[in-house]
Amino acid sequence: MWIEIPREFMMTVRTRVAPSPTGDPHVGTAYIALVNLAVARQNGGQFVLRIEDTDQVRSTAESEKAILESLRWLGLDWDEGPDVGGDHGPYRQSERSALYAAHCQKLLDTGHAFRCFCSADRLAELREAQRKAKADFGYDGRCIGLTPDEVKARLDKGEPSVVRMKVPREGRCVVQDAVRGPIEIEWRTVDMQVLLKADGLPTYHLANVVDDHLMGISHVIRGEEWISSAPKHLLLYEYFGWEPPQFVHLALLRNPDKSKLSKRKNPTSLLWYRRMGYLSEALLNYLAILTGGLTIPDGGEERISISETIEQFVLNEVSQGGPIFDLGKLDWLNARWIREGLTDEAWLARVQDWALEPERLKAIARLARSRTVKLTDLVGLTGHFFAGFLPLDADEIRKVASSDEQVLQAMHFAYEAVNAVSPWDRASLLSAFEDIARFQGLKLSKLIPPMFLVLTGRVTGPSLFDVLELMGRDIARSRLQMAVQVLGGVGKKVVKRWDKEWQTHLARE
RNA sequence: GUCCCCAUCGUCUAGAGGCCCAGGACUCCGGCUUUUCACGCCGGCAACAGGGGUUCAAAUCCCCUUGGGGACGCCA
Repeated sequence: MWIEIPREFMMTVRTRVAPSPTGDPHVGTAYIALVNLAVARQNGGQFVLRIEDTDQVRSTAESEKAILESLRWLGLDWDEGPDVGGDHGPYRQSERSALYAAHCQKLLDTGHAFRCFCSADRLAELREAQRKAKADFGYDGRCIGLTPDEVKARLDKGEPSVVRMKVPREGRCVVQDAVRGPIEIEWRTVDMQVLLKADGLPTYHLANVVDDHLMGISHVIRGEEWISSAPKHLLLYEYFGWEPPQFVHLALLRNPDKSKLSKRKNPTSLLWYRRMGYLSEALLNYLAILTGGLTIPDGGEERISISETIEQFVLNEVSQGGPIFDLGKLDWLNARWIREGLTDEAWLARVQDWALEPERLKAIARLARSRTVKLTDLVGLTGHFFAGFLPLDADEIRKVASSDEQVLQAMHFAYEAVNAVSPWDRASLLSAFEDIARFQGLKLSKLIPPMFLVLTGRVTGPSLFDVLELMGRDIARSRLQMAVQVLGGVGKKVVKRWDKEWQTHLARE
């Protein structure tokens, strides 16, 4: 007799987190990783880390390194990944290009995809026209009817092209979300997505589906921003003749104003949380609470370790409304972990790790040495390296600036610069601040005093740029943001005007 | 604009038709404890977005409205 065995008991549970190394390690990545890790572990499966670096322009090795280190700091250890290897490697998409090209060719051969020669300009115009006509957005299918001979001729001429997937124009797609249930989306609202870019590298959509299949991923647990492209992914599985994985879309973490978590409104970088002195246990604990997958009884303990989280987490219970990331509650949890979650020895070790990290301490001591008369001077000279937010007084800041408007504008542009500077080093920082001084028609030496004050809490000290390099982007960003706020803040209109002035300044140079 | 997701205190949530004039936690406010502060303990404020159904009975099920969010890239 034949007994049907439910699919989930037949196959190994394999989950993954697939960050893109294009910036600071994001707290949202940790959130998604945590859920994936919990699901894999509680089912005796594997958790995979894959680097999605198909965007050659924006991906950096620096970012990848920071992401790996941050996730490891949190204790979100993966079974397979670019640094630990595994049977389904390589785990960096930039090293898998041939695989995607071959799969894309299959789609071309079976008529599920087509070459498209439309220029970026034409597509921009098309979008503009569609916007004006209030029509659905999307590719209009111009190249879909090209004959094989035409395609070959244009390819031979060396015309740049991309590969797009064919998408039905009618009917509807049903995305089965394992916790939300079925989501129906009409095919006509789904764009004929580019699969292979002009540089020969795949887009997220292709790479993601090919990798998830080849890596045996059973559950794709990702952010809800992917719901609208899920039909494309489902269609690709169908085109390839593959069984799709279980999909789960998690609600996005929010700013206090309910928009998607962003660094301008709430700290998002894991490096910030670490530097600010949050314990990895507390941050992970808080993220676990935010998933909604832990049901804590009335008056029950909320301080929960990662192993308890893995044990108690229930995927079906995750909340579907996006939770606001509340630093206040994180603080409370962090304090409790510090007070109650560590032995005296462990606490000492944490303090040492955080404050006495040898390389950093060496650099700080070196920086302060020439201004140190007695060792006791070190506290005043370098204390800000161990502080979070500094107490700022608007009048004190204005005292060392040339005018109220000037100093506020300087803080604003310094904030922007600190966000953009790459690489984060003395030279780039210096040149960014020189730009601001030139823009304001000020000598750098006039710009620096208020900057120094808001960034270090003092008016004098070692070179601002040495200090900044060591301080790191995250703390600098927070302090500048605070400075702007303390000085009264800037409205959107003013920002717009300033940006315009900045642009004309650039053009003049 | 179009499509999709979501909706209980300010915030995170409990609640799977009667146990709910809605419980817990963070925050805030009182009080107690205390050589200060913090911790701790005790207490308090505070929510079912609105309107229609279904039902003997709805925070819970259905529909509409409203509100919030996301997506609409040769970014992920």
